[in-house]
Amino acid sequence: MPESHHRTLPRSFYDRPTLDVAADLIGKQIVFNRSDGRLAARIVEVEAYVGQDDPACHAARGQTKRNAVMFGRPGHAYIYFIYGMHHCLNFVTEREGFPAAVLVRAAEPSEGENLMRGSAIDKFRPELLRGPGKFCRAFDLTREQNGVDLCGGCLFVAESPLSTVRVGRSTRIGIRTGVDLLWRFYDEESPAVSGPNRILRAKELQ
DNA sequence: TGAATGATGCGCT
DNA sequence: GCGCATCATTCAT
Repeated sequence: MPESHHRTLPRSFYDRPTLDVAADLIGKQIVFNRSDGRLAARIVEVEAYVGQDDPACHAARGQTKRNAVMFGRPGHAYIYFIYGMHHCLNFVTEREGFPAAVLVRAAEPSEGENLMRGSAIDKFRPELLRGPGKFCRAFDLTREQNGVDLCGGCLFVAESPLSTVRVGRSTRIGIRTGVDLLWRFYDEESPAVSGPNRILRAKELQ
């Protein structure tokens, strides 16, 4: 894949309203340069968590040791451990002091699939990176990467080659508060999307 | 020091 | 649709 596809997006991309960042992330490449090779995937589903007025945001009840990264500068990775077995990757957005982030929920493998945990080389599996926990597991992202800079390090987001994307919106998944907000964004054409849209498409195809 | 809980995924029904 | 694995974090004693 050409070098241009791996040009790191600047911090100014993240230093904007979180809903704008979330929508713009659909179709972009997430790249992780590891010592054993490069992993890349096309982001197809994200959710926005915006500030202390968003009841579903981890920062809703103030700053703690866990969510401190969200209060810092934009363009950093916020990775937390949940349900005793899963990690979730977020991109910190907006100005320093305003806690907000975008959760990466699903992606399509585009490079280094053979290095992704749980992958099979011989067949395309849209479920490999479907779901925030599965994505982190496949990329082997853990709290070791919590707080890393997305602008200049080995983990970053880059433009995709052809990025005409139909972006759909829906309510967020797996939360009990803030359920009415349409803060989930996804690629309407992607088979790798999780949740309601995947179910809807399955019905359409019948 | 302890109990509740969760931005999930999987298998079973 | 439901139960559950499994544990860091948080908040209440």
